[in-house]
Amino acid sequence: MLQQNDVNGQCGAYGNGRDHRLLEGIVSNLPLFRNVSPANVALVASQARVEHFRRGALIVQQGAPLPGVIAIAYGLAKLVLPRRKGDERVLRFVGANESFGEAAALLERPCPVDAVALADAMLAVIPVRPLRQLQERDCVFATNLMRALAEGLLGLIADIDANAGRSSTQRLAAYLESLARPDSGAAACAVQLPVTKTALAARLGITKETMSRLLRELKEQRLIAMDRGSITILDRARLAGIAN
Amino acid sequence: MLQQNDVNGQCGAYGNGRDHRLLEGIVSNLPLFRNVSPANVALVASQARVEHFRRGALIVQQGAPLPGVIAIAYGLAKLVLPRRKGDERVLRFVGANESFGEAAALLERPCPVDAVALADAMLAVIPVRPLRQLQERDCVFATNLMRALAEGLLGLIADIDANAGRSSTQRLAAYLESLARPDSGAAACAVQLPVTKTALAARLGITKETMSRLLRELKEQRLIAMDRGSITILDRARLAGIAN
DNA sequence: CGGAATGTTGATTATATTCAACTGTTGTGG
DNA sequence: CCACAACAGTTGAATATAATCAACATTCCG
Repeated sequence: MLQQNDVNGQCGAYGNGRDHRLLEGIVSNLPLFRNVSPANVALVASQARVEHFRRGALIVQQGAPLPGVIAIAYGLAKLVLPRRKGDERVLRFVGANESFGEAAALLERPCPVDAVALADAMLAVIPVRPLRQLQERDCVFATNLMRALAEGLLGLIADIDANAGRSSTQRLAAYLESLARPDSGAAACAVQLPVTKTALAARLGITKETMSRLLRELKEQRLIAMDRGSITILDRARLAGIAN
Repeated sequence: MLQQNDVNGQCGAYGNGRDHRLLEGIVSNLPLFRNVSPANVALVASQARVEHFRRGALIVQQGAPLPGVIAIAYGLAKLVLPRRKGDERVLRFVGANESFGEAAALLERPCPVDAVALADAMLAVIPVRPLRQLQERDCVFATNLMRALAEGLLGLIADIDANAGRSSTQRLAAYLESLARPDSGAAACAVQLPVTKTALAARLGITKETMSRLLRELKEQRLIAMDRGSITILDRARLAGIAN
């Protein structure tokens, strides 16, 4: 592979920036750096770099070394477990001001997932070394890091819980229900799917064909209405009932 | 519930010990406390307590508060996601000198799983407070804790990877293959199932009926031989081939 | 020994996948 | 700006996979 396009090689197509202000802004907005002193943020940011990826581009490949924690400034990415025949399972969507790769980077293990840009994205690569050092010096940061890892772990367990032993209809209903504004009572409520139906299907562990059929069923039962990527939840209570 | 039998209530049936030597021994053998000074181990151990559980007993219930990290001194436990109708999905088996509950305890979140003793077991309950304090003072411990969380996270991802898009035959073959001694080449190799076939089925996300049929198939293909809980791998290469 | 837990087997069925063909949408370069 | 290619979504028919139900055999423990 002559031309490196992922996060391990410098991709020259875009500026591989060292804009300090920019990097400080990105880093300081991460949950990981909440309440960390500006000086420490600046120190870490000074060793980070910016990268740009076009929609569809591979950010990291499963099994490749992870140069550091990846933080998304804008855009959207998916973390996927590739299966054979182009099939894939989406573990998580990562959006602006979120980061991924903490566990693998800190343990210096190969990246367990493919990361793919779902839209043009800008992200920061924060090398492990300064993170390790900061973790040893700054108790606040160390705690943030622990929280992030622990929350990731509980999140994955919740995910497995949601998938195991529930039918695909239940998973879909649960997902749609979770999209509704928490405040909106049982009333009708329009929601936007954050990604394509195909990507959502992969997230829910079903094929796009099955997803299409299930949505049609829900529509026929007057539980939802559909118009492109915009879905209106008509009967939240009954939807939650199906989700079980 | 009058009589508390889980880790949140003192179960009087057994001695609720404060044997300092015992607790120090248990704690110091945990990966979490590797290279932590004896003084710090003693400090933490002094605030822990010992509990005994009979085979089949519920150690913690899903949704219940977790008083601290649970460390197993001897015996075996399973962490399960209960499904309706007595059905369940096993996330992990936890044996002697292993611990669980770090993430939920540190974040003070309800326990995401049921923990059930698979054999008579002795365990230590290590309250969160001293762990937090030690994490702030002792950099070695903080790092151990991070490692444990990060490894747990990567382990779960590997687990999802192994389950997603692989047939149950492949999962079973992969599991059996993983039981074989790493050193034993392609030679036949007798292995012991660490738990009952039913529990193993729940671990692999299949029913005990399916498990029985799959094992029979493997037997008929001369890939394995069976005698009680003892299984002999006859053709490791071909088994690995099936696991794909 | 007796009873509970564990494991086996067959018949039937639910659930979602696969394959294939087709429609609609979007973004790009001529 | 339009044509066209690539992508996203829909639909139907046939199929695979493992679950469920039910009955029975075996093993383990007290």
